[in-house]
Amino acid sequence: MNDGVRWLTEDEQRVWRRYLAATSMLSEYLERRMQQDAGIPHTYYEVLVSLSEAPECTLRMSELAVRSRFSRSRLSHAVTKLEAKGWVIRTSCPTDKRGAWATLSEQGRAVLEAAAPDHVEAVRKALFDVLDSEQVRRLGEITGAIVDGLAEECEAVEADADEGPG
Amino acid sequence: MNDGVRWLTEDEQRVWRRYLAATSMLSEYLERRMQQDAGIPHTYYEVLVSLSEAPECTLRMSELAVRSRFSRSRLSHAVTKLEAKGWVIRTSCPTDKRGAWATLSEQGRAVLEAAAPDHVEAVRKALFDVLDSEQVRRLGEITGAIVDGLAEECEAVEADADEGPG
DNA sequence: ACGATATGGTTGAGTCTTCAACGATTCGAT
DNA sequence: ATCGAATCGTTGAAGACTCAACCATATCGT
Repeated sequence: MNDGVRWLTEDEQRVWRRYLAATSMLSEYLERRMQQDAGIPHTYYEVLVSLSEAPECTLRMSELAVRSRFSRSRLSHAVTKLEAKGWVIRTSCPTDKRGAWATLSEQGRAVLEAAAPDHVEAVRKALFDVLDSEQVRRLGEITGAIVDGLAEECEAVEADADEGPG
Repeated sequence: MNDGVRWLTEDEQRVWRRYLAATSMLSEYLERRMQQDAGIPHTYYEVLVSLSEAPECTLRMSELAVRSRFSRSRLSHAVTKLEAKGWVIRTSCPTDKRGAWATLSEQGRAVLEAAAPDHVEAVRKALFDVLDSEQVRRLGEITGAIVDGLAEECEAVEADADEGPG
Protein backbone atom coordinates (compact mmCIF):
# COMPACT_ATOMS: atom_id res chain seq x y z
CA MET A 1 0.00 0.00 0.00
CA ASN A 2 3.06 2.24 -0.27
CA ASP A 3 2.34 4.07 -3.50
CA GLY A 4 4.72 6.91 -2.79
CA VAL A 5 1.95 9.21 -1.64
CA ARG A 6 2.31 10.56 1.88
CA TRP A 7 -1.35 10.10 2.84
CA LEU A 8 -2.65 11.76 5.98
CA THR A 9 -3.04 9.76 9.19
CA GLU A 10 -6.44 9.65 10.87
CA ASP A 11 -5.34 12.29 13.35
CA GLU A 12 -4.00 14.54 10.64
CA GLN A 13 -7.25 14.21 8.73
CA ARG A 14 -9.24 15.20 11.77
CA VAL A 15 -7.08 18.24 12.34
CA TRP A 16 -7.19 19.20 8.68
CA ARG A 17 -10.95 19.02 8.53
CA ARG A 18 -11.37 20.97 11.69
CA TYR A 19 -8.95 23.54 10.33
CA LEU A 20 -11.06 23.90 7.20
CA ALA A 21 -14.25 24.15 9.22
CA ALA A 22 -12.80 26.67 11.67
CA THR A 23 -11.25 28.97 9.10
CA SER A 24 -14.24 28.99 6.79
CA MET A 25 -16.69 29.50 9.65
CA LEU A 26 -14.60 32.29 11.07
CA SER A 27 -14.23 34.12 7.80
CA GLU A 28 -17.93 33.77 7.03
CA TYR A 29 -18.83 34.98 10.49
CA LEU A 30 -16.57 38.00 10.16
CA GLU A 31 -17.79 38.77 6.68
CA ARG A 32 -21.42 38.60 7.76
CA ARG A 33 -20.83 40.67 10.88
CA MET A 34 -18.98 43.38 8.99
CA GLN A 35 -21.47 43.46 6.19
CA GLN A 36 -24.48 43.66 8.51
CA ASP A 37 -23.15 45.78 11.38
CA ALA A 38 -20.82 48.09 9.49
CA GLY A 39 -22.12 47.80 5.93
CA ILE A 40 -18.70 47.07 4.51
CA PRO A 41 -17.05 43.79 3.43
CA HIS A 42 -14.30 42.56 5.70
CA THR A 43 -11.72 42.58 2.92
CA TYR A 44 -12.43 46.20 2.08
CA TYR A 45 -12.14 47.04 5.74
CA GLU A 46 -8.65 45.57 5.74
CA VAL A 47 -7.69 47.78 2.82
CA LEU A 48 -8.83 50.86 4.70
CA VAL A 49 -6.88 49.73 7.76
CA SER A 50 -3.71 49.35 5.71
CA LEU A 51 -4.11 52.84 4.36
CA SER A 52 -4.87 54.33 7.77
CA GLU A 53 -1.58 52.98 9.12
CA ALA A 54 0.54 54.45 6.35
CA PRO A 55 2.20 57.85 6.63
CA GLU A 56 -0.18 60.50 5.26
CA CYS A 57 -2.71 57.66 4.94
CA THR A 58 -1.23 57.11 1.51
CA LEU A 59 0.37 54.16 -0.26
CA ARG A 60 1.38 53.16 -3.73
CA MET A 61 -1.10 50.70 -5.22
CA SER A 62 1.45 47.92 -5.35
CA GLU A 63 2.48 48.41 -1.73
CA LEU A 64 -1.14 48.51 -0.65
CA ALA A 65 -1.70 45.31 -2.55
CA VAL A 66 1.11 43.58 -0.66
CA ARG A 67 -0.06 44.79 2.74
CA SER A 68 -3.64 43.77 2.23
CA ARG A 69 -2.67 40.57 0.42
CA PHE A 70 -4.63 41.50 -2.71
CA SER A 71 -3.54 40.80 -6.25
CA ARG A 72 -2.88 43.96 -8.27
CA SER A 73 -5.96 43.34 -10.29
CA ARG A 74 -8.16 42.66 -7.31
CA LEU A 75 -6.94 45.79 -5.61
CA SER A 76 -7.49 47.89 -8.70
CA HIS A 77 -11.11 46.73 -8.93
CA ALA A 78 -11.59 47.20 -5.18
CA VAL A 79 -10.16 50.72 -5.14
CA THR A 80 -12.44 51.62 -8.00
CA LYS A 81 -15.38 50.73 -5.77
CA LEU A 82 -13.91 52.44 -2.72
CA GLU A 83 -13.27 55.56 -4.76
CA ALA A 84 -16.86 55.53 -5.99
CA LYS A 85 -17.98 55.46 -2.36
CA GLY A 86 -15.70 58.39 -1.61
CA TRP A 87 -13.62 56.48 0.94
CA VAL A 88 -10.36 56.47 -1.02
CA ILE A 89 -8.77 58.96 -3.39
CA ARG A 90 -6.52 58.01 -6.29
CA THR A 91 -3.81 60.40 -7.42
CA SER A 92 -1.13 59.80 -9.99
CA CYS A 93 2.47 59.75 -8.85
CA PRO A 94 4.54 62.68 -10.12
CA THR A 95 7.96 61.00 -9.86
CA ASP A 96 6.93 57.75 -11.51
CA LYS A 97 4.27 58.38 -14.07
CA ARG A 98 3.30 54.74 -14.21
CA GLY A 99 2.43 54.75 -10.54
CA ALA A 100 -0.61 55.72 -8.53
CA TRP A 101 -1.21 56.63 -4.93
CA ALA A 102 -4.22 55.63 -2.91
CA THR A 103 -5.18 57.89 0.00
CA LEU A 104 -7.74 57.37 2.72
CA SER A 105 -10.28 60.20 2.58
CA GLU A 106 -11.77 61.87 5.64
CA GLN A 107 -14.99 60.08 4.93
CA GLY A 108 -13.07 56.82 4.63
CA ARG A 109 -11.47 57.40 8.01
CA ALA A 110 -14.88 58.07 9.53
CA VAL A 111 -16.27 54.84 8.11
CA LEU A 112 -13.24 52.97 9.38
CA GLU A 113 -13.55 54.35 12.89
CA ALA A 114 -17.24 53.62 12.98
CA ALA A 115 -16.65 50.03 11.90
CA ALA A 116 -13.69 49.31 14.17
CA PRO A 117 -15.64 48.47 17.35
CA ASP A 118 -17.87 46.01 15.51
CA HIS A 119 -14.82 44.46 13.93
CA VAL A 120 -12.86 43.96 17.12
CA GLU A 121 -15.92 42.62 18.87
CA ALA A 122 -16.42 40.03 16.14
CA VAL A 123 -12.77 38.98 16.24
CA ARG A 124 -12.92 38.61 20.01
CA LYS A 125 -16.15 36.62 20.00
CA ALA A 126 -14.94 34.25 17.34
CA LEU A 127 -11.32 33.84 18.35
CA PHE A 128 -9.89 35.32 21.54
CA ASP A 129 -12.89 34.67 23.76
CA VAL A 130 -12.71 30.94 23.07
CA LEU A 131 -8.95 30.58 23.57
CA ASP A 132 -6.86 30.89 26.73
CA SER A 133 -3.65 32.93 26.59
CA GLU A 134 -1.51 29.84 26.18
CA GLN A 135 -3.53 28.80 23.13
CA VAL A 136 -3.25 32.29 21.69
CA ARG A 137 0.53 32.14 22.04
CA ARG A 138 0.60 28.76 20.32
CA LEU A 139 -1.69 29.90 17.54
CA GLY A 140 0.82 32.68 16.94
CA GLU A 141 3.65 30.17 16.63
CA ILE A 142 1.70 27.87 14.38
CA THR A 143 0.47 30.55 12.01
CA GLY A 144 3.98 31.97 11.96
CA ALA A 145 5.35 28.61 10.83
CA ILE A 146 2.71 28.36 8.11
CA VAL A 147 3.45 31.86 6.82
CA ASP A 148 7.19 31.20 6.77
CA GLY A 149 6.75 27.89 5.00
CA LEU A 150 4.50 29.32 2.33
CA ALA A 151 6.70 32.37 1.85
CA GLU A 152 9.49 29.99 0.85
CA GLU A 153 7.17 28.11 -1.47
CA CYS A 154 6.11 31.35 -3.12
CA GLU A 155 9.69 32.48 -3.67
CA ALA A 156 10.47 29.11 -5.24
CA VAL A 157 7.49 29.46 -7.55
CA GLU A 158 8.52 32.98 -8.56
CA ALA A 159 12.07 31.83 -9.18
CA ASP A 160 10.74 29.12 -11.48
CA ALA A 161 8.66 31.68 -13.31
CA ASP A 162 11.69 33.96 -13.73
CA GLU A 163 13.73 31.20 -15.29
CA GLY A 164 11.22 30.93 -18.08
CA PRO A 165 10.58 27.90 -20.27
CA GLY A 166 14.18 27.40 -21.23
CA MET B 1 -9.54 55.63 27.10
CA ASN B 2 -12.09 53.07 28.27
CA ASP B 3 -14.79 53.51 25.67
CA GLY B 4 -16.36 50.14 26.29
CA VAL B 5 -14.67 48.54 23.33
CA ARG B 6 -12.50 45.55 24.11
CA TRP B 7 -9.63 46.55 21.81
CA LEU B 8 -6.96 44.00 20.99
CA THR B 9 -3.63 44.06 22.79
CA GLU B 10 -0.43 44.32 20.75
CA ASP B 11 0.12 40.59 21.09
CA GLU B 12 -3.41 39.79 20.05
CA GLN B 13 -3.08 42.03 17.03
CA ARG B 14 0.10 40.28 15.99
CA VAL B 15 -1.55 36.89 16.30
CA TRP B 16 -4.65 38.03 14.48
CA ARG B 17 -2.69 39.42 11.57
CA ARG B 18 -0.57 36.35 11.30
CA TYR B 19 -3.72 34.27 11.41
CA LEU B 20 -5.15 36.23 8.50
CA ALA B 21 -1.92 35.95 6.55
CA ALA B 22 -1.56 32.23 7.22
CA THR B 23 -5.11 31.26 6.36
CA SER B 24 -5.30 33.34 3.22
CA MET B 25 -1.90 32.19 2.00
CA LEU B 26 -2.77 28.59 2.69
CA SER B 27 -6.09 28.70 0.92
CA GLU B 28 -4.58 30.50 -2.07
CA TYR B 29 -1.76 28.00 -2.21
CA LEU B 30 -4.15 25.10 -2.12
CA GLU B 31 -6.45 26.64 -4.66
CA ARG B 32 -3.60 27.31 -7.06
CA ARG B 33 -2.10 23.87 -6.61
CA MET B 34 -5.41 22.11 -7.19
CA GLN B 35 -6.30 24.26 -10.15
CA GLN B 36 -2.93 23.79 -11.84
CA ASP B 37 -2.02 20.23 -10.90
CA ALA B 38 -5.44 18.63 -10.91
CA GLY B 39 -7.46 21.09 -12.99
CA ILE B 40 -10.21 21.38 -10.40
CA PRO B 41 -10.96 24.06 -7.78
CA HIS B 42 -10.28 23.01 -4.22
CA THR B 43 -13.85 23.68 -3.14
CA TYR B 44 -15.22 21.43 -5.86
CA TYR B 45 -12.76 18.77 -4.80
CA GLU B 46 -14.21 18.91 -1.30
CA VAL B 47 -17.70 18.37 -2.69
CA LEU B 48 -16.55 15.26 -4.53
CA VAL B 49 -14.85 14.01 -1.35
CA SER B 50 -18.05 14.44 0.64
CA LEU B 51 -19.97 12.46 -1.94
CA SER B 52 -17.33 9.72 -2.12
CA GLU B 53 -17.64 9.12 1.61
CA ALA B 54 -21.41 8.76 1.60
CA PRO B 55 -23.13 5.38 1.26
CA GLU B 56 -23.75 4.67 -2.43
CA CYS B 57 -21.75 7.87 -3.10
CA THR B 58 -25.07 9.64 -2.81
CA LEU B 59 -26.43 12.46 -0.65
CA ARG B 60 -29.39 14.77 -0.52
CA MET B 61 -28.46 18.23 -1.75
CA SER B 62 -29.07 19.81 1.64
CA GLU B 63 -26.95 17.23 3.43
CA LEU B 64 -24.17 17.66 0.89
CA ALA B 65 -24.36 21.40 1.43
CA VAL B 66 -23.87 20.98 5.18
CA ARG B 67 -20.96 18.57 4.80
CA SER B 68 -19.09 20.72 2.33
CA ARG B 69 -20.07 23.95 4.12
CA PHE B 70 -21.75 25.38 1.01
CA SER B 71 -24.87 27.46 1.02
CA ARG B 72 -27.79 25.78 -0.76
CA SER B 73 -27.54 28.21 -3.60
CA ARG B 74 -23.81 27.88 -3.98
CA LEU B 75 -24.10 24.12 -4.02
CA SER B 76 -26.88 24.19 -6.56
CA HIS B 77 -24.75 26.28 -8.93
CA ALA B 78 -21.70 24.14 -8.25
CA VAL B 79 -23.50 20.86 -8.88
CA THR B 80 -24.79 22.27 -12.16
CA LYS B 81 -21.18 22.70 -13.24
CA LEU B 82 -20.11 19.33 -11.88
CA GLU B 83 -23.01 17.69 -13.68
CA ALA B 84 -22.01 19.37 -16.93
CA LYS B 85 -18.55 17.91 -16.51
CA GLY B 86 -20.09 14.50 -15.95
CA TRP B 87 -18.64 14.12 -12.47
CA VAL B 88 -21.92 14.18 -10.55
CA ILE B 89 -25.41 12.93 -11.36
CA ARG B 90 -28.60 14.53 -10.10
CA THR B 91 -31.69 12.41 -9.55
CA SER B 92 -34.98 13.43 -8.01
CA CYS B 93 -36.02 11.85 -4.76
CA PRO B 94 -39.06 9.53 -5.01
CA THR B 95 -40.18 9.74 -1.35
CA ASP B 96 -39.87 13.54 -1.09
CA LYS B 97 -40.72 15.19 -4.38
CA ARG B 98 -39.11 18.45 -3.33
CA GLY B 99 -35.78 16.77 -2.80
CA ALA B 100 -32.89 15.80 -5.03
CA TRP B 101 -29.99 13.36 -4.76
CA ALA B 102 -26.48 14.00 -5.92
CA THR B 103 -24.38 10.98 -6.85
CA LEU B 104 -20.68 10.74 -7.67
CA SER B 105 -20.29 9.28 -11.17
CA GLU B 106 -17.59 6.79 -12.16
CA GLN B 107 -15.86 9.56 -14.01
CA GLY B 108 -16.14 11.76 -10.94
CA ARG B 109 -14.53 9.08 -8.83
CA ALA B 110 -11.70 8.78 -11.34
CA VAL B 111 -11.07 12.53 -11.26
CA LEU B 112 -11.13 12.47 -7.48
CA GLU B 113 -8.65 9.65 -7.25
CA ALA B 114 -6.36 11.29 -9.75
CA ALA B 115 -6.44 14.55 -7.81
CA ALA B 116 -6.02 13.07 -4.35
CA PRO B 117 -2.20 12.68 -4.38
CA ASP B 118 -1.71 16.29 -5.50
CA HIS B 119 -4.12 17.41 -2.83
CA VAL B 120 -2.50 15.57 0.05
CA GLU B 121 0.93 16.67 -1.07
CA ALA B 122 -0.16 20.31 -1.06
CA VAL B 123 -1.71 20.00 2.39
CA ARG B 124 1.43 18.39 3.74
CA LYS B 125 3.78 20.96 2.24
CA ALA B 126 1.75 23.88 3.50
CA LEU B 127 0.72 22.56 6.90
CA PHE B 128 2.01 19.30 8.33
CA ASP B 129 5.57 19.61 7.07
CA VAL B 130 6.08 22.88 8.92
CA LEU B 131 4.54 21.76 12.23
CA ASP B 132 5.80 19.22 14.78
CA SER B 133 3.35 16.69 16.17
CA GLU B 134 2.80 18.74 19.33
CA GLN B 135 1.81 21.75 17.27
CA VAL B 136 -0.53 19.64 15.18
CA ARG B 137 -2.23 18.43 18.33
CA ARG B 138 -2.61 22.00 19.56
CA LEU B 139 -3.89 23.22 16.25
CA GLY B 140 -6.55 20.54 16.58
CA GLU B 141 -7.56 21.85 20.00
CA ILE B 142 -7.58 25.46 18.89
CA THR B 143 -9.60 24.91 15.75
CA GLY B 144 -11.96 22.73 17.76
CA ALA B 145 -12.57 25.59 20.17
CA ILE B 146 -13.21 27.99 17.31
CA VAL B 147 -15.68 25.65 15.66
CA ASP B 148 -17.55 25.06 18.92
CA GLY B 149 -17.67 28.76 19.67
CA LEU B 150 -19.00 29.67 16.27
CA ALA B 151 -21.49 26.84 16.26
CA GLU B 152 -23.06 28.39 19.36
CA GLU B 153 -23.05 31.81 17.74
CA CYS B 154 -24.79 30.41 14.69
CA GLU B 155 -27.49 28.72 16.72
CA ALA B 156 -28.07 31.98 18.56
CA VAL B 157 -28.41 33.83 15.27
CA GLU B 158 -30.84 31.26 13.93
CA ALA B 159 -32.86 31.43 17.12
CA ASP B 160 -33.08 35.22 16.74
CA ALA B 161 -34.21 34.82 13.16
CA ASP B 162 -36.88 32.33 14.21
CA GLU B 163 -38.29 34.72 16.77
CA GLY B 164 -38.98 37.25 14.07
CA PRO B 165 -39.23 41.01 14.50
CA GLY B 166 -41.59 40.90 17.45
C1' DA C 1 21.05 57.42 -27.22
C1' DC C 2 18.45 53.31 -28.39
C1' DG C 3 16.08 49.10 -28.32
C1' DA C 4 14.84 45.23 -25.36
C1' DT C 5 12.96 44.15 -21.23
C1' DA C 6 10.84 44.83 -16.81
C1' DT C 7 7.48 47.19 -13.87
C1' DG C 8 3.06 49.63 -12.37
C1' DG C 9 -1.39 49.66 -13.00
C1' DT C 10 -5.84 49.06 -15.54
C1' DT C 11 -9.25 46.62 -18.14
C1' DG C 12 -12.67 43.12 -19.85
C1' DA C 13 -14.22 38.56 -20.08
C1' DG C 14 -15.27 34.63 -17.69
C1' DT C 15 -16.12 32.33 -13.28
C1' DC C 16 -17.65 31.90 -8.58
C1' DT C 17 -20.50 33.54 -4.78
C1' DT C 18 -24.25 35.86 -2.56
C1' DC C 19 -28.74 37.46 -2.05
C1' DA C 20 -33.50 37.69 -2.57
C1' DA C 21 -37.29 35.77 -4.76
C1' DC C 22 -39.62 31.95 -6.40
C1' DG C 23 -42.26 27.31 -7.30
C1' DA C 24 -43.06 23.01 -5.50
C1' DT C 25 -43.92 20.05 -1.83
C1' DT C 26 -44.55 18.61 2.91
C1' DC C 27 -45.82 19.29 7.68
C1' DG C 28 -48.83 20.88 11.50
C1' DA C 29 -52.69 22.74 13.66
C1' DT C 30 -57.30 22.98 13.73
C1' DA D 1 -59.71 18.04 5.02
C1' DT D 2 -57.73 22.34 4.68
C1' DC D 3 -55.09 26.43 5.30
C1' DG D 4 -50.81 28.49 6.78
C1' DA D 5 -46.12 27.84 7.71
C1' DA D 6 -41.89 25.60 7.04
C1' DT D 7 -38.60 23.02 3.98
C1' DC D 8 -36.15 21.71 -0.45
C1' DG D 9 -33.99 23.18 -4.12
C1' DT D 10 -33.46 26.31 -8.20
C1' DT D 11 -32.97 30.62 -10.53
C1' DG D 12 -31.35 35.33 -12.11
C1' DA D 13 -29.13 39.40 -11.14
C1' DA D 14 -25.51 41.74 -8.94
C1' DG D 15 -21.05 41.72 -6.76
C1' DA D 16 -16.34 40.04 -6.23
C1' DC D 17 -12.22 37.56 -7.94
C1' DT D 18 -9.04 35.56 -11.42
C1' DC D 19 -6.68 35.47 -15.46
C1' DA D 20 -4.62 37.10 -19.48
C1' DA D 21 -3.94 40.90 -22.27
C1' DC D 22 -2.83 45.39 -22.51
C1' DC D 23 -0.86 50.45 -22.34
C1' DA D 24 2.38 53.56 -20.47
C1' DT D 25 6.47 54.35 -18.40
C1' DA D 26 10.97 53.24 -16.46
C1' DT D 27 15.28 50.68 -16.47
C1' DC D 28 19.12 48.20 -18.27
C1' DG D 29 22.73 46.82 -21.53
C1' DT D 30 25.37 48.22 -25.12
